[in-house]
Amino acid sequence: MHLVAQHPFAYYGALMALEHAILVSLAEKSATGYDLARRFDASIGYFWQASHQQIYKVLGRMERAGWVEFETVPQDGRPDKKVYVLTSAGRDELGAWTSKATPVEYLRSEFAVKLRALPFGNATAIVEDVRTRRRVHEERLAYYAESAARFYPDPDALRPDQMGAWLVLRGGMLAEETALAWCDEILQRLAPEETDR
Amino acid sequence: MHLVAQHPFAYYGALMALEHAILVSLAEKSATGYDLARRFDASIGYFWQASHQQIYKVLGRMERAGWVEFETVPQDGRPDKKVYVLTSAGRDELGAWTSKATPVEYLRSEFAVKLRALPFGNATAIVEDVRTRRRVHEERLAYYAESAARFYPDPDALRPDQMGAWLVLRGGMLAEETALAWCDEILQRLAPEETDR
DNA sequence: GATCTCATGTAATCAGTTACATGATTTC
DNA sequence: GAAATCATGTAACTGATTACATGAGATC
Repeated sequence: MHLVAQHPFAYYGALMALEHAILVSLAEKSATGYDLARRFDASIGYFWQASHQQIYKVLGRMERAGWVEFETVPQDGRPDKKVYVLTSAGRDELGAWTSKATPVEYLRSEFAVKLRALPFGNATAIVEDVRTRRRVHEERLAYYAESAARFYPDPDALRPDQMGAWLVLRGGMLAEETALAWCDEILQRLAPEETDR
Repeated sequence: MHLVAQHPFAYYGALMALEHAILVSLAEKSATGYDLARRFDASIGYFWQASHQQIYKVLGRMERAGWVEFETVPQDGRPDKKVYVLTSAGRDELGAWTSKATPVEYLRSEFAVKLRALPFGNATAIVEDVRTRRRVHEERLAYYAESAARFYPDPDALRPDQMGAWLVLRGGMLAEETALAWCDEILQRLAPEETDR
């Protein structure tokens, strides 16, 4: 199953965080740009996405800043790998970053804009859109719940190094539950006759 | 109180939506770029922000596309106003946009990245950050609840044209409640001794 | 024969931010 | 006298997207 985590609320505001996402990922395990791109397709990528193009660009910048180093690993039949490793300067930067408060990001939701367009637009299409979104959030929630059950069967007995990832997963589950609840509220107001599903 | 709505989850992905946010805003009421910027500081701005610079840029683009027109209103002692009005092409575009599904946006949370950095960073600072964020979400929730009580005292007797705005406000409240709940879960795991507040 | 995986990038474009610019009127 | 409000923008920059490029090996 190839799911990408999403949410009814878009925000942005805190830019420049890709560097730090990569630092975290490399702190967990050294990797090539290609590896990172795949990790950003899953795990970390549920809450932070990046294309391989962007990752290569940022890795170059980080290397020039001295946060990472790479070792070229020749391969046969395929292009050489560049395996990136955190430097101590990179580890320092991670420490400094976690010591500063993260600004609470701006909420941004295109869907919310669309809801406000209700009196001026195609109401039936909007209701249909809500139903579609509801299904997507349902799937995602199921996927997160499954991951949680598989990787963290006993949340009260987590190893300290698993705590962060668990809490992130919990955040994703809470967000999806909320998104679902919101869809239900909307449907109840806009299409009350069909209280199905 | 000058609050800007925010959320622990940043997303983005669906770009180019500022045009549609402006279309909705102008459909509600004709306005100058300056007016729009102020509206984006409040109401719609709780869920969609834009600077005046960006708004002027986009208004120019929309005017060239024929979605809006403006009338220059001279004033004394201040610069002339350009009052923008939706054209029928603009109204068509709004209709077309609401007829298409909005892609479910990507979740993006810098704070989630920071949680994953727990084993490699300053854990006490991260806990302090969570407490700060908790307070922010608490304030916002209170602010939304107050707005809801003032503008929509009886949610079961809404006029049809108020429905969209009400549902958006509800989304904001749900999001803030969830953000709060997440902060509490995090604090319970990372600083269980102080189950204060 | 087509598509997928591995592995690296460059180039063009775009939405949005930050900084800069102007100038009268009103409020503290 | 300083700051805020009204009202419009331009310029430089940046994070990120989309499109383009290459090339071998493995799977369908």
